[in-house]
Amino acid sequence: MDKAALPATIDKIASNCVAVRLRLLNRVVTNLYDDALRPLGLKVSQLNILVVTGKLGLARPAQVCSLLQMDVSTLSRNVERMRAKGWIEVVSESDGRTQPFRLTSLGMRLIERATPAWEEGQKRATQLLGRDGIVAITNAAGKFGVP
Amino acid sequence: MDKAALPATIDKIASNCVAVRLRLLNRVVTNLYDDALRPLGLKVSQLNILVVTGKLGLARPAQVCSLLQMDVSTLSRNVERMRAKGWIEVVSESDGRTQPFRLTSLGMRLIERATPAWEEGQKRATQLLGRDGIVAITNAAGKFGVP
DNA sequence: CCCTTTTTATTGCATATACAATTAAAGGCG
DNA sequence: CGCCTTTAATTGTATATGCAATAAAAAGGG
Repeated sequence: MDKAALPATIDKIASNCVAVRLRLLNRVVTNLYDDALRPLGLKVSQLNILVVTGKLGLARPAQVCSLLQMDVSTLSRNVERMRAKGWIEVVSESDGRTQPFRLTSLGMRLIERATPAWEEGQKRATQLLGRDGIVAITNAAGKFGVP
Repeated sequence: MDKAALPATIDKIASNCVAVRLRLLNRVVTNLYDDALRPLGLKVSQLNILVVTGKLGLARPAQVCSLLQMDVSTLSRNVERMRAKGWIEVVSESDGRTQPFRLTSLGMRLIERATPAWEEGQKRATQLLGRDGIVAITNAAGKFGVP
């Protein structure tokens, strides 16, 4: 590439990069929810997993990771943290390879207590992204099976 | 809250949460770019900072963090890693509080070499989000000064 | 000029994230 | 049954992220 072309290349990336924008919004929106959830000692990343777990009843790690498009090693550590806090419990199953888990009573109550804070974060995120933004990300996430 | 209301609460969050969807897309899209950039030993998070640095010429940490809506401590560590790799260099200035930095020749060449991989990630991210998705996230990110 | 406040960055700590390597169990096949 | 492959999860390592506490320099106000 010509030396003089670097500023043009930089402009092209800076002006168009989807990752820059999506990652920026991810930081901002994550902080909106985390700020609201902070008094509960809960982060939105964890609330997401708790909700999926509650939805499944008995959750297998590989299944949760498929739903959330998350690496299994990421979930593994998160499950351990939430298990240590008593929000979920690991259950034995016939297939010894899986370590399925489910919500504890404490975990269920936490979701209930967290709902107002979630509403607050949800309200601010909706204002930020607008109706069109919500529709767009819902459509895109829908390609991965998120309803 | 009524005990029987928990499933309804879980459904409400699972079916509507902006954070679940945006964070999922962030993981997927980040991986698209990171996969393409991997042969260069570069991550999209770092390419973002390199491009902003190139755009600014001489970049002050607080300024970069304002542009990217990123905590200064996050940037601090990232700058150190990229400085160690020789992609950026820290410059002295009259105001001893700031540690401004700029691209090195190596950093400039890296951006040039990374452009095809960025194009590949950009193409896949665009396919995933669609025209409406790109417009929506561009509009939302525009609220933070991203052009 | 000194003292206080503000600005700016770094460091300690915790969580989130993913790739590579490993471990462990189940399935399939002879 | 024993071997090989496949599947599932964890562990080692590295980067990304942000809050709280700290350090250091500049700005401002007497």
